Amino acid sequence: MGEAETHRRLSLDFYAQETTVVARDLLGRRLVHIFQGQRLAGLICETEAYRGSDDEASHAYRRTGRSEIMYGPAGRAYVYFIYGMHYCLNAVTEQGALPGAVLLRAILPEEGLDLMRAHRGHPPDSRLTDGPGKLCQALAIGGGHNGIDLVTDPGLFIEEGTPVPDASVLVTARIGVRGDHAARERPWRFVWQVEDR
DNA sequence: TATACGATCACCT
DNA sequence: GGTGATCGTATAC
Repeated sequence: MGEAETHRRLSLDFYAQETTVVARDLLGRRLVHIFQGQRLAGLICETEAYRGSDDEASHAYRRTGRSEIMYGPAGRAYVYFIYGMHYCLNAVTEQGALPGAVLLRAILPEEGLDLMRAHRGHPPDSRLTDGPGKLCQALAIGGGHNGIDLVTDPGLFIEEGTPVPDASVLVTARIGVRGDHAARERPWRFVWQVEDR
C-alpha cells in the first residue's frame, strides 16, 4: 500500500457498515485532528462497538437528546462528557433506523507528540493515549466536536492507515460495562496486539 | 427543582 | 487492590 492510500480519508461507505465490522476495521487506521494548523495523529489500536437499541450498555439503549446522534447518519463524531472531567470520541455507524457507534479507546501516537505531551501534562509516552479520555485530551478533542462529519470535516477525520491481520487482533467483552444483562458478555471490544506488528 | 450516577483517570496503599 | 475528583445527563419527584 502506497503513501497516497494510507493518507486517504475513510468514506461514508466505511462507517455505514455493521458496527462490529467498523470497530474491527478501525484498528490500524489513523485518527487525525488538525489543531492550530498542526497534525495531531495516531493509529487506532483499541475500539468498542455499541450497536442497536437492545444493547443495554449503549447510550442508544434509551433514545434521548444525547443519544439521538447515534440514530442519525454514519460518519459523524459522537463526543460525550463523562465523570465530570473526561471526553470520549465515537464514530457513528450503521444505516437506516439502527443506532450504532464505535468508541475509540486508544491510539498509538504518531504525529504531534510534543503537543500531545503538553496537553496531557507530560506523562510517560506509554500512557499518552492509552484510554478513551486520554486520547481526547492529547488530541484536544472536546464537546465542541460533537456532531462533526468525519467524512468531510477539514480538521477531524480518520485516514486509511494500514490493515491489521486477524492474528494480531484480540476480541474481548467491553470495558466498564456494569449491570446484570447480556451486554456484559458481548465480545465487542477489539484490541490490536501491537507487539505482533 | 433535586438527586444519583457514569463507555474514566490519577494517585494511593 | 481502592477511592476521590467533578459535572452533564437522565430520571424521579
